Amino acid sequence: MTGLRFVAVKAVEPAMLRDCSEDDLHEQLPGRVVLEVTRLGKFIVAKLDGEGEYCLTLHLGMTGQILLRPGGDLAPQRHSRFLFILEHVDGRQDLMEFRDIRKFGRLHLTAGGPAPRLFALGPDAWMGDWDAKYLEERLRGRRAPVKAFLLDQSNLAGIGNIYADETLWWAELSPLRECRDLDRKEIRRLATEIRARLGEGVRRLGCTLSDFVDLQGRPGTFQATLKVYGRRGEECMRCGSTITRVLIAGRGTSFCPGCQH
DNA sequence: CCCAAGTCCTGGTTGC
DNA sequence: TGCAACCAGGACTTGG
Repeated sequence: MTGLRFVAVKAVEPAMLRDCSEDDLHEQLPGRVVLEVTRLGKFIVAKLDGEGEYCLTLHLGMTGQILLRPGGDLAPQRHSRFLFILEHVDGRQDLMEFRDIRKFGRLHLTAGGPAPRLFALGPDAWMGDWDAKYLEERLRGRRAPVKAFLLDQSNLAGIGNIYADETLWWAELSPLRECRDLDRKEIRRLATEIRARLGEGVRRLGCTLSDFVDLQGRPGTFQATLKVYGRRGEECMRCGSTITRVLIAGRGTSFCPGCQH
């Protein structure tokens, strides 16, 4: 998106807007050029040129997708939530579509910097500046299960349900363990595996269980590496025990009771 | 009927 | 006892 100019925008599902009105979006976005695109956790932030330090912030929720195709118009398709026409320096135009089956995605337009939500996030789980010491401080005293800790974006930003379960399998930790009971060695394993699993996910261009695709519509391949997620009732690849499933923090949680302690 | 890639809000609990 | 901080669970939404 960097260097492209917003020409037009259509809010098919304005209820997914945050921090601005539909009118703000139509009045402020067209004409602005994307200066740079950054990311913190699951939020994508496009910094815009012109007056007011405007930022367009995206969150894909569970089933959101950003798709890019040449040309096109603002005619919505099934599950189109926002449509944008973007212009290259040479005048060529692309259509950027924010699709989302379940409408859990969000689009923020803010003046004076990124959406306020971003300031409540912890450091980026994959690329951020944090270490085992940081985890140790954040885990201290908490009674919540470590799985809930991983999903809480104010600790580390970017870990979702699949990566949380996979991380815990690799770290040989039960998702039910209380945060305050983890020792130094276990916290070190956790820190290592968080970065390793997310790194593998990025290298494999994401996890496609049913919907996820990249900008050009291609699926990822992280799903081929899954050790516990979605494998309830199957054999653990490390110890042969049966993968079980519990509910933690309202989320389905798969783990191996044989080798995750 | 069950389950699902996420986050926000509410109300109850814990512990300093 | 007071009061944050903490934590679990429901709501939201569409589809397989």
